[in-house]
Amino acid sequence: MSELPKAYIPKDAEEKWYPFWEKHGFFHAKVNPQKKPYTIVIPPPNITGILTMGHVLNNTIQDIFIRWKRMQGYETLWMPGTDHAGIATQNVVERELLKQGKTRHDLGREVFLKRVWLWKEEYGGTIIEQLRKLGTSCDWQRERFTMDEGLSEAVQEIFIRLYNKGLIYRGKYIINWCPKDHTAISDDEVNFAEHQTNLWYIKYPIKDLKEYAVVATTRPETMLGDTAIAVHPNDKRYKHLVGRTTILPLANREIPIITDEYVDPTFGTGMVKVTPAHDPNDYWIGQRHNARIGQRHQMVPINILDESARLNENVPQKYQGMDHLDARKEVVKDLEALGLLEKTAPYVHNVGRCYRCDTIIQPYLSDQWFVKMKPLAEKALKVVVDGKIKFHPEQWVKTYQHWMTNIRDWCISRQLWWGHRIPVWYCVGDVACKLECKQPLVSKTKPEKCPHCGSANLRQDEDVLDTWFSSWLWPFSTLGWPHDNPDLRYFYPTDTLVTGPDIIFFWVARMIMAGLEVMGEISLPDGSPRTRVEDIVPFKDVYFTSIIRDIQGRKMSKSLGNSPDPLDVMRKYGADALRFTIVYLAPLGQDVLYSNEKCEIGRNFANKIWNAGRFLLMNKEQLDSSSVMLSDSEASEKHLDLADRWILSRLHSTIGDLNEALEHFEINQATKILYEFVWHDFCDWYVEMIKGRLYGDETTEVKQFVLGRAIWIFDQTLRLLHPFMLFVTEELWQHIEQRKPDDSLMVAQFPMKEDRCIDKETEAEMTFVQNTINSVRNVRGELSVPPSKDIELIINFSDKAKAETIKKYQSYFQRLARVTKIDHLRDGKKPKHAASAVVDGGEVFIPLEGIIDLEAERTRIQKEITHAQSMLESTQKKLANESFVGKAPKEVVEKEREKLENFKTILEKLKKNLERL
RNA sequence: GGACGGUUAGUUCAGUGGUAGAACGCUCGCUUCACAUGCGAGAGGUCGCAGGUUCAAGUCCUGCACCGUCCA
Repeated sequence: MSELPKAYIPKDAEEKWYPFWEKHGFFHAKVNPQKKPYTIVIPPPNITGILTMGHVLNNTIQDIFIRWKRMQGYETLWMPGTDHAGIATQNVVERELLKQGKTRHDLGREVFLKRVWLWKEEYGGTIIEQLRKLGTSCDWQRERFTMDEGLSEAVQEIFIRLYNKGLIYRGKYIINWCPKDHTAISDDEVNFAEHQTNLWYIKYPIKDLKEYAVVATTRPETMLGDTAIAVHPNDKRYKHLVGRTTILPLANREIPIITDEYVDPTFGTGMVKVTPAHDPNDYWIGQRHNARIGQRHQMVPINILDESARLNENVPQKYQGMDHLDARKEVVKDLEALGLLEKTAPYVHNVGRCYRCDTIIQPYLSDQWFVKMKPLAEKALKVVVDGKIKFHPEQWVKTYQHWMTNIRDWCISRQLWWGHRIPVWYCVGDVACKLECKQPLVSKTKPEKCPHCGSANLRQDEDVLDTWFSSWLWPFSTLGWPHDNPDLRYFYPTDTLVTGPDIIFFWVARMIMAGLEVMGEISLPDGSPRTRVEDIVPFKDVYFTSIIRDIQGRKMSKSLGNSPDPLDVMRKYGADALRFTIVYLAPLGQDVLYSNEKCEIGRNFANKIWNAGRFLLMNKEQLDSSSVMLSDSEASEKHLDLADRWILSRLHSTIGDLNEALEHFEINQATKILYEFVWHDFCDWYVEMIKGRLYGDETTEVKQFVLGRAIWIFDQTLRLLHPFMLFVTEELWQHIEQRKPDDSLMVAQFPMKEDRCIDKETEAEMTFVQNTINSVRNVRGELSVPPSKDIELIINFSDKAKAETIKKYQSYFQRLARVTKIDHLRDGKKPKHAASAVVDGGEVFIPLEGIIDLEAERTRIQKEITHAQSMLESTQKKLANESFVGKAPKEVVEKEREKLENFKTILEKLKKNLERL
């Protein structure tokens, strides 16, 4: 027993218990009609990812919920898995190829995809391995991947269903196009950098007027694709021009002057050119224009560039074939010659470049697939507004609401190879093609022939689907959907989703839409139909985690080098320490300012728990009590002392508070409740107080009993701590008592609050004892009484019960304040050369003949007088206020009167004690 | 520009209209028989600014300033 090292060594426990738990199948969940299910699906990390502090926080929170519910007797499933991360993964493999001087085109689609799969098998599990180090109790037997066969089928199924319902369509969309790589790239692959250029002011002649519309632009060549000029609807300067027509110079086309809210009246002239095919904002202006009722002319975007950013056949012949930058110079020159260039002003603006080849990215209009969001969003908004799904913190409901009411259709196609290929075929056609052959053929497998012309010459859509198009199915595709099965019926809907607020739209909102769309048709476990919305939504609660920043409040980023490696941190401080610290630092809805040194909080706490256990074990050995574990009733009924009754009361309050905090998703609060109870109640007071009985004159039997109860309390405490500090608690739990070989703390029962143990009288009595001891300690500290010096007390309480309490618990004073003797004050004769303290209506004298520093004691009392005086005055002032006495509730006034009396007594005593010195 | 947060001790944060709290840090004293990753004591706050409601405002309302996040 005493072989426990003096300090906790995390590594030993971590390496021992994780395999133990897994071997015993404690992580695995099975359909169990006797139990209620509790389910969490992991936000699947990217296979290219490595563990970050964000993952640590997120997964620790999930593990806390899962372990807590598991110990409470739920059938808990934590579904793990990874995400194929289309762009990121494809890039990683392409970069590898590039080292050999190859591109994916050199390999061809099929060979390239084999390469990616090989890469996935080799490296795709890294982050999962890292998660295990954190102690996560996921059901690894069920681990899924978004490109698994089953999940791929789910993707095809939903695509086909939505297409057949008219909710998926093909249309135009502005994407980021790299003219060198000939591919679309996502927004986060575009590097923006400031660039010195010009703002050219171009004059557009207005038809039938001798006026010009002047617009400022950084890309003059795009004027050849202009389809309108826009002003802000409230801009009075241009009111008279709205509805007029201008002649587009060089191209000599007529384009209208329209209004749009987007236009910033303070930028340039307040008039902007609209080029829908080459600017995302302009594209939306065009869309809004077309959507407005009563528009005589629909605005059709004009594409003026080819795939290599050269001007195409839609511009005057002279510019055709020119690179866009050459065309820019030419256009400017020509405008100048025509007198249509008003001025040129230097200007700094952001230019987007390809992250890979640094080519300037072109906003480019192309054919893409979309999901029509409005019908889906309406339902998904309602379930959140109605509280069928609750957000924590609640404030995110507003953000959600805002987005869901202003939602745009979702572009789901990506010009990549790695991903779920779009299940659509086109008839390439033979001679006999009909008009209908242009319609896409939507099918899970390749159709044999075109249903219209009979041609077998079919070509699959080249694009793949957005990665989110598979992850929005995650809560049910991982359970086997679209196939009905017992797991899906039992574990769906999941209970809690833990994720970052940054993906509330990408992921959370879409999962809600998808769940509502398809899960109504799956029966409940008893076979009855799933009719209640609560049973159809993918989860009941969404916990939005904090963002982890560095100590200066900056976001963690690779380039700043300020993101610590959690594995290093775990090696240095331990997994428990990291988990506890990060949760302790992360209040709901607030960013976390993290630095490695802060893990000392968790490390020290783990060490404190460790040493409390060590203390108990050392005593157990001393008392030669091989098994002293008490029954629950023995522990709470026999040989009860004040400290025992108090710690039992505190334990049960703590159980209640902890459960309540977790039920309300206040995890951070939960860590504080545990820290307070373990450190301050259990260690600082309870353990110190039982030492008197353990080392005193009690019989061995009683001593064993006292220790047995302490161990019982500690056992309960370890259970409370376990979801947070899994390794250190299991290690200690296995030590403090002989356990069966397959028994584990992680499946022990979570303590339940028993109101009969909560004893307010005992807590009040204890508080009085603590206050009195604190007062004595304060005197000792302030007057520099050496810690080793024994002292005596002379007490004076008008309340006899209080005086009795102090006498009764003399041993506590002995141990906690080195008080060897306690006497009542006789004949009202206060001792000379004594320090004094006023506490709870009485006073305590400490004779310090010879060593008392009178000056220090006067200063100390004077300080207390000042404080009491100011309290007294503010109370007096209140009571002198007629409107307070008249209008405030009676209880408040009464309380104030009591306070006044109390302060008067204290002040009086303090003053007399000061005089006496 | 719009939406949503935040502003309380040196720092990070709790705080439910009625005597401003915690953790860490800091200062002083302790190698006391679990723990110096510890024990005991102490110092430190006109609660961002200006109004308002109220007997009473850190707390409720309005405006402003500054910081942050998301959207454009």
